[in-house]
Amino acid sequence: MTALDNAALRAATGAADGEQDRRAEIYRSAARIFHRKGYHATSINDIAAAVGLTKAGLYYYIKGKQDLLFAIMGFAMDQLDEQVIEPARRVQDPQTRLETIVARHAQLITQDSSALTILVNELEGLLPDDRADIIGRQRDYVDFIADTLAALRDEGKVVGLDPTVGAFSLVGMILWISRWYRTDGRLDGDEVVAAVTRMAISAVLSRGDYTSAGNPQESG
Amino acid sequence: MTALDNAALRAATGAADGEQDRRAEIYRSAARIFHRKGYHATSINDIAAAVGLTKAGLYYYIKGKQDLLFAIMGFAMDQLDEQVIEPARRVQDPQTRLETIVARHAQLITQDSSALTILVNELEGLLPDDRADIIGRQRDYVDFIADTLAALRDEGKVVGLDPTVGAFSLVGMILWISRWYRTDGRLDGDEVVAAVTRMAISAVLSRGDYTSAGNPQESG
DNA sequence: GCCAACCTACCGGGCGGTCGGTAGACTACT
DNA sequence: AGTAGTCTACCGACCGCCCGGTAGGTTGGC
Repeated sequence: MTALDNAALRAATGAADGEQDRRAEIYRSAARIFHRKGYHATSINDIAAAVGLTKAGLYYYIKGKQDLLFAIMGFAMDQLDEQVIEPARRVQDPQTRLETIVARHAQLITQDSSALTILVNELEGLLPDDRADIIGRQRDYVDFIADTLAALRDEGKVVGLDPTVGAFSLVGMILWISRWYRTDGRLDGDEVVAAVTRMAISAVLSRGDYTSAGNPQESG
Repeated sequence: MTALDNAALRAATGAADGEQDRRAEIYRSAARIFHRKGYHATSINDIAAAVGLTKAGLYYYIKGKQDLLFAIMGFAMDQLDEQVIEPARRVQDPQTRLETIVARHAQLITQDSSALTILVNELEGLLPDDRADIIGRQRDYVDFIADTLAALRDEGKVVGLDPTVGAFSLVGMILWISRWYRTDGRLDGDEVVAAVTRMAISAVLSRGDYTSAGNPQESG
């Protein structure tokens, strides 16, 4: 749950030691509250109160509400790059790569969905330039999945499925986890990740060709 | 695109004829703007301007912003009941029933996603009682899908898939359509509906048992 | 003359954000 | 050792703005 520490580290440009902790706490709290109430319904006062500051005190650490949102989304996107895309890129076999993508993305969400959920739900809260930046990175991600599906099609494992539609559909399935998964629920995170990964692979592979291509979890 | 006319009909309790059109236009516009900008980011003035009224003029037709939101969500839920759940309930065969659910729900979204998307994205904008109402109806829907998956499991067509996880995952896949489908895109609505339905069925059915159980579109 | 269908003008309040301060830790110089 | 200066980490008070909502008209068709 120290997921946003890096975001604060990136955001602070050459500040003292203790400041890092405080700033990280602010970003984490903001992400949690944005996630729960939504960006527009969250006031700067809400965030300030959550970290035990006044509004004016909070502004010592942040530039503004929109920068806060953009920083959180940027961090979430970095997380996706580092924990999902980069590891998957190193996997050659398309099916194993797809399993890696789905499992790792799902795993991120079951671990801490705040930033990743804000990333997809609060795009309209950003300034146009920032939004273009984030949307571009999201499109790259979908393209990456679509390319993987196209590779599976070239192998004959996927038949008659539009790679783009397939990619979007898988992403939707994964993102939706954050809406129904509860840490204290009937299934634990690993079980949910496994179930969703199995469904995702089954959704795209054509009948009669499926054999598990290994456990993509082992590389994390 | 006259999808919200009924909402206005339900909302207006014994008013004159012409008022219906105006009220319907207001609900439709509000749904469109809520969908585009989000509930909290939309002001009453935005809606008033969109229908060519001042804010005070708008209040002649509506009770308040939150009632507007609840009415739109209630309409969306009614739509789901009438266009998806009820038709599917009349289908006996579980697999055909599942196909009916997915195809009809997807179809609703490709036709006009405003109300249905607001329904899932703006829950926190409601008053507690209203929210409880909507959430209850949504849970009923997921349970209905889960029951259908359980029936498929009893037939041996689904193996090793938790019905609840399966239901949520399918719902996520369907709802996400509203985020990427464009009316003027490469694929038309029917193609998208068909592709997603195929993926959904493929996602839940166990290998080697799938045969298309008919075209669920023909009953609508 | 009446009523549906609006409008102008306004209200209290909360918003994001800023300003001028200041307590206290730390440093520098005598 | 004492003290003046400096900087970090805040706070109280305030700003202008816009919000949802309302009071009290006005107008045009019946």
